[in-house]
Amino acid sequence: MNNKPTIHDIAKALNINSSTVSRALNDSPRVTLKTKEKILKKAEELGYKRNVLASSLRKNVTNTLGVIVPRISRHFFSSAIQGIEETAYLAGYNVIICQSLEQLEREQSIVNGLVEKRVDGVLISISMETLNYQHLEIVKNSNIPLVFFDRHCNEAGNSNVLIDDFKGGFDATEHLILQGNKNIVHFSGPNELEIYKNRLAGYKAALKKHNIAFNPENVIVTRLMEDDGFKSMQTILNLKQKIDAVFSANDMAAIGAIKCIKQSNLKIPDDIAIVGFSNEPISTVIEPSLTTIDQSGLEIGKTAAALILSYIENKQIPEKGENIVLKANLIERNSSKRN
Amino acid sequence: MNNKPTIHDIAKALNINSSTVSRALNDSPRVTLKTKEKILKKAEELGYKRNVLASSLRKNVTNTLGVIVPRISRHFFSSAIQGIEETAYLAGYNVIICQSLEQLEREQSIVNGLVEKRVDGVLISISMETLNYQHLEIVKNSNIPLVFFDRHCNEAGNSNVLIDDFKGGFDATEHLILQGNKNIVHFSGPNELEIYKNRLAGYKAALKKHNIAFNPENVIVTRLMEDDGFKSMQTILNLKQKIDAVFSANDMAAIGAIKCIKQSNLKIPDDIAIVGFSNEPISTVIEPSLTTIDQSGLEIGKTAAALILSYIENKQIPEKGENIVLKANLIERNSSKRN
DNA sequence: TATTAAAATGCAATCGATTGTATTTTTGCT
DNA sequence: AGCAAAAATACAATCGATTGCATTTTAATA
Repeated sequence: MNNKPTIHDIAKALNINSSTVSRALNDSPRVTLKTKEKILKKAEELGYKRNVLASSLRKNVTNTLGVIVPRISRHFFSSAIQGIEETAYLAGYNVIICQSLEQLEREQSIVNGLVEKRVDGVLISISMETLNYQHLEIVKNSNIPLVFFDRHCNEAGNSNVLIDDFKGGFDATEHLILQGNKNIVHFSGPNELEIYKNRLAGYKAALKKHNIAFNPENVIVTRLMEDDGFKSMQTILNLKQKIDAVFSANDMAAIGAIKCIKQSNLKIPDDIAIVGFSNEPISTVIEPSLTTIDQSGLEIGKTAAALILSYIENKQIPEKGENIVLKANLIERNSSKRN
Repeated sequence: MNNKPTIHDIAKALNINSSTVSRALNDSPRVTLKTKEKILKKAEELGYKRNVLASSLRKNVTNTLGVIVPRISRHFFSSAIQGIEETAYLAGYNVIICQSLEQLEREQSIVNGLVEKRVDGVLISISMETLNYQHLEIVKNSNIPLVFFDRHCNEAGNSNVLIDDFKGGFDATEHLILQGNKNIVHFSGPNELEIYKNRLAGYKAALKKHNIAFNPENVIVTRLMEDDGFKSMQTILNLKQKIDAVFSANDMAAIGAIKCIKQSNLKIPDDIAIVGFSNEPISTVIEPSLTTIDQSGLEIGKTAAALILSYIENKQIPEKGENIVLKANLIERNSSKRN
């Protein structure tokens, strides 16, 4: 009763060989149309469903991509996953989604599981704890294409799909400067992560261009949760030294900061201007609406999936790795515009 | 080079039989500790990774759940997926995520693919186009446990994990009534979907309890995107008849309505009060903050995963189906509170 | 040191589909 | 009709791990 029919059942019922059934179901030119029809009819009749496990085992191909993200429900990542899934679906691939929850240990175990499942490719956005990349070696050693998106690592030879974090950081900061701000604080994330390094570098470059001295004390490193933004802002407000703007390396922390500022009855952007990073949907809704850097998860996801699919289909992983850098555009909204 | 080592390679290297290797790797009591250690060492040395395909084929178990949602990036669904993944991970299962994009045809093809992949269970939140459930028969016929979450269907015998939509609709509406509103419009979704039917039923019941006549014209059916809410509100504002509140069956449409109202220079909640449904994170950020019904995707996801895992582990699908109804609590915020 | 029970390991079939090669059938031509 | 060439189908090995049963080895007892 639980036993699903196999090609052998179809073959037996029609008194032919299972290899012919297999070929018919795969629409091979080696089988007559008449026989194909007979087989298809019988397959339908028996409620036959191909056993993809057996097929994958034999063909050594699973038509499955493994995707590892820190946390599925984060809007940026769920958008990226959506993009990956859409692209994969159109190419006939499934995606196995796993979340590291920012824990290296989980990431390691997940990577292992995906290799054991023989996925055809792995797309990863690394956790905040991922400071060495040894656990990813096994993917490469297994000849499984590996593509980083957004949160990548600084090793040579990897393929990455990123947005232009440096330019994003630069534009955000320069925008604040052009609005007349001079003392700009930067909320940064764990500085082992390339994306935060690059956003910070952009921030510094913009200051330099406009002859503003870089003050290390103006960089506050946290995990950039909403709460972190709130607390960082509290700290700042308690300082004697006055600041006039914040460039936050993500939107959540920026929103925390906005909430804190509003609570203190200060005006945004008049007292403190804010720019975020990511253009999360929430940034259009908060008041004042948040100036931010647009970073389309959907786009990154689609691009990353297309890239890894090209490696898979060509059965060739480029030796040197490729970098695809998507544009990061400033979106000016009310949290930073002075009149 | 690409050829990964198998248990046979380990066996050959140690001059023992592959069955012993298999047993050792599965920590069977039938193998001596000494032999196990020898095997484990060699496995490590060769970089052996179990081929889960072969294992699954033989054992007829994949340790994989299929999950079908309309759209991954919708906050409610990504939270649900996060919950499913967390619970599945702890039980040693992977999840394959697929999105129907609200299209029946995709849903059908996805279901088929998951059966072919021999997933151990299917969790689904159906698309808005899903009016008949024939394509789900094959899951049941294959003896694969099937659990609906949130967007379920009204067939008997199914297992569902839901929140109490009726009570949610009732509480939302009664709350508006108790705030003094009499002419309350309801934004509803496609009325083939049970969740919207039930929210509507709750709305009606609350009106009845408070002796307010139900006016069919006060129910506006759309797909409840933000844009739909905006347009519905425009239509309403153009009517001669005045309304004083809206209960929207989701938050997105409520937010669209709020944006429209603000644009018309009317006051919320003084001129029009609004209540949404879902408690999306955005609802705390919009101004005024949105009164809504809390519906934790994370909770639903965890519960649904736990339910289906219990079916899988017990190798028994209950004949009659189970309904797990999670509480739906009203969260009062500023969009509805009159002073 | 036999003898036997118990423990450890080996053998071989199996899961279901695929595929290179061999065999049979059909077709076309004279 | 007879024969070669082409087309269709059959055979059997294979992918890698699992597992019931058989065999060998070890340990225990007399």
